[in-house]
Amino acid sequence: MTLEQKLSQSAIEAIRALYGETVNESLTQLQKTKKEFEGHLTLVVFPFLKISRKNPEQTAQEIGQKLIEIEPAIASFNVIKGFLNLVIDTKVWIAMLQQISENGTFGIKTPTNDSKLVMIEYSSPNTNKPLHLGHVRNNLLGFSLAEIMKANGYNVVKTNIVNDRGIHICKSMLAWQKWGNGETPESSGLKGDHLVGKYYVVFDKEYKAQIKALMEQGQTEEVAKKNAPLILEAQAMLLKWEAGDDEVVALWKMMNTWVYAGFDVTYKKMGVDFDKIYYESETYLEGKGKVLEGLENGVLFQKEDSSVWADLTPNGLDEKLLLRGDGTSVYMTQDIGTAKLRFDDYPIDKMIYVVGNEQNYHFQVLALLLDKLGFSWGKDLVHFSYGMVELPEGKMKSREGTVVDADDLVEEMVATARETSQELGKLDGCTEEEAEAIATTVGLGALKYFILKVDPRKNMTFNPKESIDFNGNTGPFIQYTHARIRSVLRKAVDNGIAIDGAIATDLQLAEKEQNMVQLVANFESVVEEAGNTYSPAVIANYIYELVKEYNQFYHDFYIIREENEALRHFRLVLSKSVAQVIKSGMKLLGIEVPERM
RNA sequence: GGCCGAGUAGCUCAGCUGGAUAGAGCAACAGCCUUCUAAGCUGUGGGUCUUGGGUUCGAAUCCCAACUUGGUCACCA
Repeated sequence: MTLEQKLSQSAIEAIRALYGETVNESLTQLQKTKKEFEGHLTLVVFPFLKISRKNPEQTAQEIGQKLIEIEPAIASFNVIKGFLNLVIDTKVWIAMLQQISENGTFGIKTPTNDSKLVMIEYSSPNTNKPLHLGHVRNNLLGFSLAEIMKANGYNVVKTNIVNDRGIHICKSMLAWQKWGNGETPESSGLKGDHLVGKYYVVFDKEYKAQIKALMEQGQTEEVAKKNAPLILEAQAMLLKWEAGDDEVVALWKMMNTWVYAGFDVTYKKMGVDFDKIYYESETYLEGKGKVLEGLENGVLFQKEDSSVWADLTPNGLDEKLLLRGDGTSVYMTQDIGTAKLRFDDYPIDKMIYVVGNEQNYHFQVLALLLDKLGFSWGKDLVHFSYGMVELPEGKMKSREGTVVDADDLVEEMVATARETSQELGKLDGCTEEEAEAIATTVGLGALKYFILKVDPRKNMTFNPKESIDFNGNTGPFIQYTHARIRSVLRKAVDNGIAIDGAIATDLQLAEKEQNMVQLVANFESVVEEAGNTYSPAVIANYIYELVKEYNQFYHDFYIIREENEALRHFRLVLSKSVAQVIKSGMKLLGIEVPERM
């Protein structure tokens, strides 16, 4: 039980003793006391005025008196208007820090075999182009979310549904066949996904030229788009693929192999991974059975052309097509099929889809359909819907080559980190390998934190011309603080100062020190909140606040140089605990923290 | 047009389960390294929380409307 919960109970008790009424826990709002007032936690008494029938000041005084009597954790209190500021006994903070420092996994719950199973789908790339900044946001959010759910005691399966079939894949294939001259990753030195992406762009360029030519011959744009020879060829190729044509399938396999090799490199670099990968080429036929089953059960209905539909008008939505007249699947059908396979493979309690907000409607419909078709978790599926990453000039478009490439971006960030380190002369004593490892950690940390600190729902703009900052509210600032603390701890050990052992319980602590313990202790509830709201940003903002406070503390107080040994010990333990929480918290964001930088 | 988001400092964003004088960072300016890492710390300036109503002891936060902006409304995925 956290201190807040404990005090909340005490407040309820105090009110019952004073006014004979048991108030709901939701009314006892305890908030952190504002910096300009004395105290650690503040009880807002306005909600109790009806019960006390007294003015705010009197009510607060009475509750404060009562609390002092019944709650030993409270040392004193003061009242300002309707706010009852509670001062927590220093011994409570010391005991709390002692406990935290002895718990190597403070704030992190460990899943057991009985824990609920959460499956998180993220990444889900198309195999016709390399990953770009939009994917980076998806991957970082998905990975972080998985870490956060684990830390909340869930078993987590990370999954990726690779979109490896469809007309867009055929476009790259066709262009390569026509204009590739047998180019391979080996022959060109290009990363596989980049090579394939290059031909996706080639296709689009040639296709546009054909459309333009047809329009000059008098066709409307709409007609020209349908009649361009290239698109007709691509469609023919898709039909061949679906018919299992040897040549097309061989080409498809070869090019997909290139892409996967490229993706693997990018995933590894970003530090994300998956427990189970599904391929759409293997799942896209699966949904059909489930849909036909639904048709038999009368959940779905058939139209005259024998296409199958779901009627969602009772739910305030439209009718939704699930099987075409010719019996082939659409996107929704595939998602139903994938869901079926997943449910066969795992006892899923909760499913989280990390997919952009342009698909909000799709997932609203999917939830309803899965529920109708009998998936227990269907109705409660979570669409973790995040906003677009836009450039200053607007949306990124792969086909037009106006994208920020994931590999390039990571490379740039690492390079910047390297330069900054050199300029500051921080790594002079390090080997080449160590310096490079630190540059990678810091560069990636800057990128990941930059993306994860903002509310996922919001669109974000990224200006490639202004590089991501390394000062202020950034990943490197947090990493730096961690390195700084570790450095102090190393020095302590070097000087033969023990960091383990009990903290003296009769210390006088400065307000700043008490506040630091309070802030560190909050980590536990922050992790819970992040899990409940699926929000890496909550973690990021908390760590930033912690680190900012710590740097002020570091600046204003001696640690190793403190002459009072008991106090020095307290500060060392505090520092160690801050470092530990930084490390745990950053891990939830998928960000590593270095020992030195 | 229907439905779903978002609008807070010059810029990027916190705060949003209603609570005290709305907070950070960046950018600008002024300070702080012979002592634990200056990727740090301190200070100055910068706000009609889009607008208008409503609920409330109290609204950036909740409700309604308008405006701006993004998405979506395919037998594409």
